[in-house]
Amino acid sequence: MALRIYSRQREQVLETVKSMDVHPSADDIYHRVRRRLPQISLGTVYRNLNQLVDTGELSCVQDGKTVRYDWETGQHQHFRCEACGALQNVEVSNKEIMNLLSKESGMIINQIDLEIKGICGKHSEKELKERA
Amino acid sequence: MALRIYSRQREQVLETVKSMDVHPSADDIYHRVRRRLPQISLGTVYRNLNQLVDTGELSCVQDGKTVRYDWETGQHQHFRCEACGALQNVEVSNKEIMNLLSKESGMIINQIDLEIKGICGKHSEKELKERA
DNA sequence: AATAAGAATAGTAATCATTACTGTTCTTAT
DNA sequence: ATAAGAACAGTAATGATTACTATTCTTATT
Repeated sequence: MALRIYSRQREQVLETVKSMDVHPSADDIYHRVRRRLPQISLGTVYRNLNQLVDTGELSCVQDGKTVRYDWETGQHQHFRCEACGALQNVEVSNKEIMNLLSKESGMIINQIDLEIKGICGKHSEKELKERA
Repeated sequence: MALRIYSRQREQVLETVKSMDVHPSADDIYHRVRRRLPQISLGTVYRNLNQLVDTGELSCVQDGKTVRYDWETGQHQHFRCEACGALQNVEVSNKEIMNLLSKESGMIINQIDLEIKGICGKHSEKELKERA
């Protein structure tokens, strides 16, 4: 709403997310930023994260009841490994997904959120043996 | 874990969800069940919902920070209308979605959660005019 | 450089969905 | 009829997030 002005806190929040590849939660980011700005408050982290998502500088994913953040803002979807818990990005074309939908007439699609759950390559060997 | 025994509360929770087509939240279900069992507690509703999902008698979807329940347990995905807020089921074949993925070797896919956001047919006329 | 409007902050309290706990009541196999 | 323990009601606790408030920063203007 109001015109945005500079703040060291927002800069650090953004830089921190950009330096992490693990889809950090607000709390993860808070603890990381505190190394540089020990007096920052959790509310400030949340306010800035929300703002950065609103302006498209960051993206986010719902993960259970917590939200995780991602510097990758292009079209992508997520894979969650149920063995190691990691959330990783996967590329899937939204157009191709749209083609699979039997759309009602007039339906407008704005966003596609896909989460695939399974076991990633690194952790699947045991699983595969058990199933064999 | 423990062997499950009958309870009127669980029966009503299940019946209530089966009678609703709106993907109710635990709280929605609680208020509805209270008409029949005025003394039921919210904790009981949650405990039974979790149990019914575990045994596959119900399914559930994360909707923002709340969980919504669904008597439809077969393979389906969700469409959320951003105009009316309704969450509706859509059929998409998991196999076809899997085919779109560029899988790493050894990756095992157990579950596919797809949420499409947009405007449903009933509410899209205004939108379409605005875009024209 | 001084200043003033209001954006952003730190710190704390409040909210919301959900789970945990506890003493009591039901269910069911014997 | 009874006893083991599953389920319950009611309440307290938790975790993620937002709201509130008095203070500090940023920035455009003098």
